[in-house]
Amino acid sequence: MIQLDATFAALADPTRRAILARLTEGPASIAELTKPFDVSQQAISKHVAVLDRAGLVRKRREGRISRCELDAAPLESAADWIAHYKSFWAAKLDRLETYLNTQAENQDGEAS
Amino acid sequence: MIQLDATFAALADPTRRAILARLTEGPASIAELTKPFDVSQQAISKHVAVLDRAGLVRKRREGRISRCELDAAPLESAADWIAHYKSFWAAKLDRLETYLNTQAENQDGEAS
DNA sequence: GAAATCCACAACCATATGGTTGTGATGATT
DNA sequence: AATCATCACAACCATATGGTTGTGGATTTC
Repeated sequence: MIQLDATFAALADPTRRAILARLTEGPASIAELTKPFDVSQQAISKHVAVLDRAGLVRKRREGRISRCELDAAPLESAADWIAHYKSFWAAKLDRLETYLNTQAENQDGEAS
Repeated sequence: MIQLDATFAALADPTRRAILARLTEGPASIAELTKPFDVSQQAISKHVAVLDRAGLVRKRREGRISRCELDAAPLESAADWIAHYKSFWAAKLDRLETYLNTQAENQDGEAS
């Protein structure tokens, strides 16, 4: 799905993840979002545009400032997708356990 | 975190997600992974290399073939990161509900 | 009205990405 | 020994990405 592409791609950048983290504390302007970083306002503006296109941020012009607000909804599909694989990192531990048990049984008076 | 960067970046490509989906059915060679797609073997080899670098696939040379196996472990950190935002898409619904309730109260005996 | 603030458009640059083709190494098959 | 199958390295191409600077349009603010 194209939506997942955009979501994961948006999350792949640490600056963008930091922007999202900041927005969990409430809406912010581009200028406010720029402050913590050592990059230009334009760079942050581009990052926010990426997040906006991915649907993770809603940007609204209020007079001279751009009010950026978090919208975590697209993360739900991403989480759903990842959740499908949950059993596989659990299963890995299961297999390890089974293997160890097998080893224990095999060594119970018998060599393999 | 660099690990998250690699994980999310790896997941941002639909071909790579399809490869991971295929690997949930068990290990596969590069040739097997290539079959379903309309791209070259080299392209898939590159994709698998990306997944390997991200730690999502373990590739092992067995004679002439490369045995590729899923390792879903890095997805756990990704899921954890996303989970932090879970409350924010719930909160959004809460706010909507609150808003609707407020509207209902205001419109108590008044039409809109 | 003038000045300052906030923002995004455009052009540019370096590098990364996803794909191709060509090719050669290495392992299996006959 | 010869051939086939499997894979990855290299070079290349087009496009995307993340950053910069320059600039100009709006909107406050003085």
